[in-house]
Amino acid sequence: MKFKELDPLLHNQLRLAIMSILLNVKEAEFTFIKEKTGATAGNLSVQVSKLKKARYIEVKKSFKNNYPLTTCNITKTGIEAFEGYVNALQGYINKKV
Amino acid sequence: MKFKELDPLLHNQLRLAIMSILLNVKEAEFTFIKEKTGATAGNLSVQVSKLKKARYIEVKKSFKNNYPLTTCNITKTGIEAFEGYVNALQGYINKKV
DNA sequence: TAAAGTAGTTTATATTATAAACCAAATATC
DNA sequence: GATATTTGGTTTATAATATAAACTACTTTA
Repeated sequence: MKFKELDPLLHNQLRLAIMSILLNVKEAEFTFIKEKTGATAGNLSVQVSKLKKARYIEVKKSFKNNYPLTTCNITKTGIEAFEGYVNALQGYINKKV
Repeated sequence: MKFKELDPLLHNQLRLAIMSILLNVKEAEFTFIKEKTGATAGNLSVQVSKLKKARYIEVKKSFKNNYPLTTCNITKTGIEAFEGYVNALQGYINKKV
């Protein structure tokens, strides 16, 4: 049981960054996440969809100042998955006794 | 400067496991790493090659009991890359204040 | 000497990541 | 009041990556 599986959905730089952001705020706008991560809108859109499909996050679509507004928030499932991922990671990076 | 780049070479489950093992031993045999990681020989061969190409590890080929023997060890470059990777990871996973 | 085992490498395929192209509406410009 | 530009995205085509299957080469056993 040495090396635990690293959830492939979380083991991706951009998706991990998205989750990291959402862990620390109640909710975040698409454009905010885009700025914080430096991702392109296209890439972000795809990765947000994947996290949503897995129910790690929720995505709400509305309008602000007449413009479309996409807001994301992390779910309980997402938080647990993230914690599991971090826990699994420890097995890889905390060996240097 | 929020989210640091995660070295793509290390941000892979199998390669990270290989590096994790090699950090804790002077050297390790191919078959030992194969057992510890549960990887297929083919996959392991490919990933070892990539780490070698980046000079993160060194690969020595010899014979033991008439059979080919491949032995790996981590380099200074590899250790530093690993430490950099772990450091960058902190920025993603240690936000939950 | 044929079959099975050891220790790998090479390569073909499937999956994934990403950027480019696109869409739709709002606003600014001429 | 057309048209160009900006905002806020999505879709899709391509490039990159991961992985297993197939293969190589040699050894041992029966």
